[in-house]
Amino acid sequence: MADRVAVLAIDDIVPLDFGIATQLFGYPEAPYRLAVCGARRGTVSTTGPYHVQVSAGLQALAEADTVLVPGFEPHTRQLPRAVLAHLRAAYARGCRMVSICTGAFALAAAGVLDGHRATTHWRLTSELAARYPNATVDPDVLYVDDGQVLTSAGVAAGLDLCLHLIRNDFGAAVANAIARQIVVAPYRDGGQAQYIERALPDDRQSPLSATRTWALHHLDETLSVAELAAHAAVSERTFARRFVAETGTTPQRWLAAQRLDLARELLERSDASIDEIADRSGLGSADNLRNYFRRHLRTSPTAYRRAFALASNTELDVRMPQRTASHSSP
DNA sequence: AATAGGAGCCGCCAGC
DNA sequence: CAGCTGGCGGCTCCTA
Repeated sequence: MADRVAVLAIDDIVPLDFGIATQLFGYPEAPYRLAVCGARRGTVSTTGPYHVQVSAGLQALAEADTVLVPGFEPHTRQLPRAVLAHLRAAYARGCRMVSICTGAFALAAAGVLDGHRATTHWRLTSELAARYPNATVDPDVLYVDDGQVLTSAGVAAGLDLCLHLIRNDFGAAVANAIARQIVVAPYRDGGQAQYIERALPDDRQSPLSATRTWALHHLDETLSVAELAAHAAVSERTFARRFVAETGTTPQRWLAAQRLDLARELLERSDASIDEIADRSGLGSADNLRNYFRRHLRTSPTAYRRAFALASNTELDVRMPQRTASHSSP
């Protein structure tokens, strides 16, 4: 478990990126050991009207299992040699490297993105690709999980990536509980293409949101695009087109993601058999469920349950994050 | 593990 | 004319 997280606060850090990282890794239900560090101890400026104080220097990067770089401005500027060297060293050590928004440019400058798939804020994806041709930039996703290197798109997509990390480290139930606590959708499996032309779609106003909600309550049934379109009272073609526009993903892929998530929660929270979970999540057969787990999570349902099973009857009620604990505290 | 049938997806186009 | 709709054909992917 890569639970020692070091958040690197580069000067003129984007407050929201920084806040997302430090808040999401501060919940006791997902007990990371969080450290916040800067190029040096002391004051780090933000792009907002205030500063942050960091008690750790770059050494914290050498003690981390996960290094997270929030966005900073301007993203074009040269970063201190020592910062790049420490990022490079952490990467070479096998450390998990994570960025939010323009933080990807710091990872790229350190050579960490070479040979990896990555993303960044939609306005800067082509620039990232041009400046770092050895990275494969995907402009259409909220985040990219390329194993050791994970990058997220603009600002709020950092929420999605952090929840993704929590989901992988502590399970779907914990991640979903934290998502509920901070009042965001637990799982947006979408590209960022949808956000280029317009602001964040308000789910309550999206024409198809009622159909999605309905589908979520009927995941155990076979749901064809024809049925979904009928529920939304439009043709299949129009339904498919609007669905992609609203969610950034296709109906069938969206359904598969929701079903997988439900199966994960059932594995964690119940002792139902694999067959029963396959049935209740709408993934059909145990065979199919195993296929999904192998393909998307690189593990088996039983191994997943063993790793994440909650103590029986545990009621997850996530509270406010604890004070930041440094690596060195007991 | 390989395969076949079917559903899903998407580009294209015509119509409103 | 622009913009949305929805039917069609063919390619792709999933599942049994």
